[in-house]
Amino acid sequence: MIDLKTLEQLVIFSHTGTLCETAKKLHISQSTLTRGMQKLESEFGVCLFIRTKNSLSLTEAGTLAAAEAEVFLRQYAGMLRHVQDFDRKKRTVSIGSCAPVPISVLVQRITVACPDTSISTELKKIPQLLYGLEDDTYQLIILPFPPENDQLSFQKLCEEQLFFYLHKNHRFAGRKSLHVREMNGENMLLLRDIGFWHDLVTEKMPDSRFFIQAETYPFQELIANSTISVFTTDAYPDTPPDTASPSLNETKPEAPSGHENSGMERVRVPIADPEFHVTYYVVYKKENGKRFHAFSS
Amino acid sequence: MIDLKTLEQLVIFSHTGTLCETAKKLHISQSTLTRGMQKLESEFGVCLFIRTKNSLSLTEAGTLAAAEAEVFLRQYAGMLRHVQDFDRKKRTVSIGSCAPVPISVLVQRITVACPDTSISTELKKIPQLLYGLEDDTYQLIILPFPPENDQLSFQKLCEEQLFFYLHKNHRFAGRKSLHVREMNGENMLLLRDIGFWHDLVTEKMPDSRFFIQAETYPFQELIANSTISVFTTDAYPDTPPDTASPSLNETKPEAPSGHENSGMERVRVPIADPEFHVTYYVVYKKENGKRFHAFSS
DNA sequence: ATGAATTACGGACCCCGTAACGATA
DNA sequence: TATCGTTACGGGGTCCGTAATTCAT
Repeated sequence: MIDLKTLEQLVIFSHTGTLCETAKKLHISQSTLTRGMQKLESEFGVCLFIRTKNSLSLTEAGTLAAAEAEVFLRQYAGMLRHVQDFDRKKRTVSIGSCAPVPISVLVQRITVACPDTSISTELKKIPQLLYGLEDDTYQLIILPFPPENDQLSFQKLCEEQLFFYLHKNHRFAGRKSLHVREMNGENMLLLRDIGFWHDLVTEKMPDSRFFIQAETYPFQELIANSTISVFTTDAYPDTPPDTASPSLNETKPEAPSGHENSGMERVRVPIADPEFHVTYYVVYKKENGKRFHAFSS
Repeated sequence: MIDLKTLEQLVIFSHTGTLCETAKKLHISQSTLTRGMQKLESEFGVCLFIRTKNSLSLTEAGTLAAAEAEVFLRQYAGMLRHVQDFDRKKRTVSIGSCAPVPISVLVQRITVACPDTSISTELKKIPQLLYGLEDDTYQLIILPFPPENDQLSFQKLCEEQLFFYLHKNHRFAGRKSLHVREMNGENMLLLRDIGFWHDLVTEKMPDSRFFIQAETYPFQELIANSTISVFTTDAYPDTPPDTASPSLNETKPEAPSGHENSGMERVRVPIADPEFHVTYYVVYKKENGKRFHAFSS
């Protein structure tokens, strides 16, 4: 059995032409190369070199052997890469979601079920999610409704209720619930990356203007220091964090961690319309069912 | 760098399923396999096995690795074979000839010029020789005339003069030379494998009957013990071997070594027609000139 | 209790680098 | 004389087999 490193030496030699230069390039001694090439010849059973007293060069067979060795070493690297890529692909899961909140829930579940899994997530509109699932851009997608396609499996993930988060002096602050049409026309502050909620609220409140805020921190500051109305969700605790699930803060410490800093200057008023209470579903191809049903249970 | 034998062990293991059986099949200890598979895992950087306390099996990545290793080992064998085949092809030369005599001459020349060359020879008709040279069935062919195709190189090899070999009581035994037409109609004994001579004599002596003899020994016996006319050539000595080129007997001891055993019961009469004095040419593709011109000088 | 995998230990072998040598330009 | 390739020698590392251990059927 030929040692792969000896083949590599042959390849380098075929490029340099002398053992000395090869030795320098490979940081080994010349004698190692001499012996290696001798061994190579004996293992091929073919005369690969023409030797004069102080020079060494390749025969035609040797040139062929060097060329073959070069592609062989590439095949070796390919084999390694294939296996490694396969392993990495097996251990990573790409998730596409229609909203940020259920991402946290799913990531947490996957993390406890398969701690060595690496996860990548994206927020996309629902049609893109379905396309992405189809072409394996995503292995899992999160939809606010169960899919109709019977090639897909799905599991209920969690629910989310949207609230108006109103200043205590707001005219609706005392209400037990509100319909969106009642707030239509009122300007509101809105976080940018909220997925399908964005489309929903702009559709249901066509006369309102929405001030889009990309960053979480200034968004929180505006809530604390203004009376402008915003949305919030039951996923964000209204009360201090000790009464809420602490794990959410662990897995996504940079996420909006609730509005408790407002010092109770605001109240949450549930939105009565049924579209604002959604149930999220994890959706995946049936062929991957064996791999993913553990994540969703 | 992964050792090829370790990959082989992986392949065998993927077929047997246990280290024990693999060890038996490879005539090595189980501990060697344990260590080998551990090393393999570390070199792939991928978890290839699922281990319980007393069993070992492949993960999906491991199964893939075993499959890839199998094709990789085949590529290794292919590389070896390619180089060896190339070398063997470089060192063997196929010769096609129109007649047996010049084969001896050429083989002898090649043997002294390149002692490690292996040679295969065939007698074929001239059109087949040209086809065979074209499609590389032959690297060298021997023709009784120089080729016209200017894609071909050629070198004069040797000459051959054909004789009638007549019993001393034959009516032409005293002649200094003969034309073939003078012998036309007379029955003759003929060796089978004499190449283009066969076609030539049957064409020039259309009224003769030729008794074909395949074997050399009975042919010699018939010459010694009958008065039937035969052909001979200046390549076969008419006199005892010490006056003739001894090398012919060295290189082709099984060939007809002359008719000297006849005890001078016969005489050689040269055939006067120019077609019966031929000059042989070694012919080869110009692209192989560098390789073959040494043989023909 | 048998068989499987892993680990510890000891020895053989291999492989490498240094150095000396031969030869060439 | 400087450079290149080969060979001799010594040390270190690696690899293997034996044997002991643990666990499961």
